[in-house]
Amino acid sequence: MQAIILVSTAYITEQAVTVADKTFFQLRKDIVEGDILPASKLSETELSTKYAVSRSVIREAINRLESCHLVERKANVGARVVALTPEGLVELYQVRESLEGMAARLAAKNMTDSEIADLNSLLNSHFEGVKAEGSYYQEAGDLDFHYRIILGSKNRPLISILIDGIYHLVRMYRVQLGMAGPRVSTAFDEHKHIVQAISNRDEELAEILMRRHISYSKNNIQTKLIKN
Amino acid sequence: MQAIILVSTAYITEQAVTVADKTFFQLRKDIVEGDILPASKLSETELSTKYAVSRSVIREAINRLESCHLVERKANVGARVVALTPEGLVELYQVRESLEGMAARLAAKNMTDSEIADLNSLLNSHFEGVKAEGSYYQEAGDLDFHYRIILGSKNRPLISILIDGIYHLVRMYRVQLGMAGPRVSTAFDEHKHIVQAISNRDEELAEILMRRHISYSKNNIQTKLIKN
DNA sequence: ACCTTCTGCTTTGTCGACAATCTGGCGGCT
DNA sequence: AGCCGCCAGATTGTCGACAAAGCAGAAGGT
Repeated sequence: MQAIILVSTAYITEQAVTVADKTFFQLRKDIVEGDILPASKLSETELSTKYAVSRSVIREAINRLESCHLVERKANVGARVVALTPEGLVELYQVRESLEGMAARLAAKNMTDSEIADLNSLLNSHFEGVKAEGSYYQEAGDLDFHYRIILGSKNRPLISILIDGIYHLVRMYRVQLGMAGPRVSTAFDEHKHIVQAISNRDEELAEILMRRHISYSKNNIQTKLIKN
Repeated sequence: MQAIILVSTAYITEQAVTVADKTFFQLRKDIVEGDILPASKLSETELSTKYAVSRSVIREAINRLESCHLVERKANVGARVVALTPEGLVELYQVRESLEGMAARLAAKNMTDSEIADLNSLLNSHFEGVKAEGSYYQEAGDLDFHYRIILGSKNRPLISILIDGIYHLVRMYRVQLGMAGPRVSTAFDEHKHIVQAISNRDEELAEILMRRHISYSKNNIQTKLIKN
């Protein structure tokens, strides 16, 4: 199988079949990318006119957003976009460290050789990007990398928790804090070493390196938040 | 604060304010406890007559069950209770091992002295139960123990993943496989050592012991499943 | 002047009806 | 005979209307 290199994360096909699906994806996008401000109220009637759908599908979308922890809802009162706290972000990264470390370990065990080859190709294309544009390596590339390793774990509960639950939250936090694309070259090196460990089927090292990689990110965010 | 000892897990008050809440809790209970069989179809109209509520609230309840991974839904087709596979259970226990290990570590760090005192009291009451009834220590006590440590981690994303997401699934698996209350005395000893580590604020040991504790459970389940 | 209570309005929760889609079986065609 | 397409039945998806709960402001009492 020829390696398919994609920079965007669009190949993770969450296909929307119903109107509620589409509305959910749209709303999630608008929240994650900051078009709907954090801590703002989500009025059902308002949104139903805005997105031109009935209140039922808005309600369903909001319920799903609540399951992702992107909004909080109080009965008989309404839903608000989650507010961003530094403590919350640290807590989230603690969980990420544990789970993605595990994902890396399992990926080293369970990924097929061709999947690993694809991962290497992805990394090479990132390298080309870094070399060419200098400050490439924003969001998409980083996320693609983590995505693949998570999927490579082949552990469905783990994949679900990380992709459905944590991932979009992290993305929202990044956008809100304007943390897109720091630590460019160091992060790239870290990725390289992780992939190498996975290629060598060194489960223990893969986990350690991934944990460290995320821990660095966490520290980076913490110092940046303290500065503000 | 005097230690309050409860054997049931009912003190985790998920209070249902709306009809949809009550229906969700009821449905979840019926699924987890096996009154609704695994892999059976959840017909919206049928359930709406059975529980005497409208289809809307059934739909909402099913959506929430899907978020807990207790049911799987296909668009335009319907929802089914998740089917039980040994592999799925092992995957779930892998995640539990990682997350509850982390919870134990954080609990050793973040629980207050009085919370730890309560935990010790709980353990003593369990000991009394084991001594008195011999084969006490089913479900409730074990789960109370894990609950407290999870909550003691004080990490909200972690608590949410374990309590809302994984816990009920594990319970369902246990019921379906008839795994209630094996490993009585050994598990009790393991609990004792975990609490001791937490009391000593030994984060690393608490994590190791908790991971081992869950790993034992996993192995126990695996051998039992292979025998069948 | 301040607090309490009532009232009216807005928003969410629940419901039943209608529209769209899938399932399964029958009939026809190759 | 086997396969494909079509039709009927049932189920899910979507909608707008009604009911119930919360919130803000005005009115009245202390």
